[in-house]
Amino acid sequence: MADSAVCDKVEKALTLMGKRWVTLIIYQLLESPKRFCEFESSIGISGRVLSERLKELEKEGIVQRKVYDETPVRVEYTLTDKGKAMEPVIRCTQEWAEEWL
Amino acid sequence: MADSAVCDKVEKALTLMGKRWVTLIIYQLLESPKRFCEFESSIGISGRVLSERLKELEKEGIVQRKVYDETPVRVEYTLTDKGKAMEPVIRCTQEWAEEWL
DNA sequence: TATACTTACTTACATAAAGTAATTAAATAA
DNA sequence: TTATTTAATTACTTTATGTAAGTAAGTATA
Repeated sequence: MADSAVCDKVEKALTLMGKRWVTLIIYQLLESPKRFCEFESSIGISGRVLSERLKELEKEGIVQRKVYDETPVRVEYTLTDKGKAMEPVIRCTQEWAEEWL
Repeated sequence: MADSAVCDKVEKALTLMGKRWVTLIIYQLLESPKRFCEFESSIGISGRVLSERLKELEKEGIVQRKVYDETPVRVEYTLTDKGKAMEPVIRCTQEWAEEWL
């Protein structure tokens, strides 16, 4: 594989994670599955953008959406294997933060 | 130190790295020092925002600006120790990208 | 039957961030 | 005196995000 292709992948990943709220959403999901309203209160993201981001992350295969047919309806978001594989990235960031901030 | 303080640091770090172009700028600087115009051509960032980001990163102590009094003037940007300490975050992202993208 | 309640969105509109392209400043060289 | 080069900065446009109200589905309550 050519270097440029490797770069393309890294750049795609860095661009994806560089989207506002993305790493914070994943960070929340590493702890446990979360409901829509839980993100709103815990990270302060607006419902409009949260809805947009969760759809993007679902499309990328990073997040999975599960609907529970209760009353009222409950929707939970979890990480896929691809999403869980991002844990080292978040942990490295955590270590950096604890040492340098 | 309380958990919430730990969380504050991670969240600050994730928010910082979640700003558009930030990780791509650091990724470029891990390879070698870069000039203003080199970022513009290599990652496609606009001059207006590049100028803004470099100032923010300088203020955060992640990037250092060096002026060389040549003709025409040459300005180089390098990573500080704090900036270099982000390398594991970028490498983890790189590994994830190579496995999952 | 009708009204209210709850969650998970969606929509219309306002504000903030980013892109574009022209301009400025400084130091020369032609 | 005019042109060249780099590193910005500025005015203006487009895109992204925030805000707050509204919708849909499925009950429970009056």
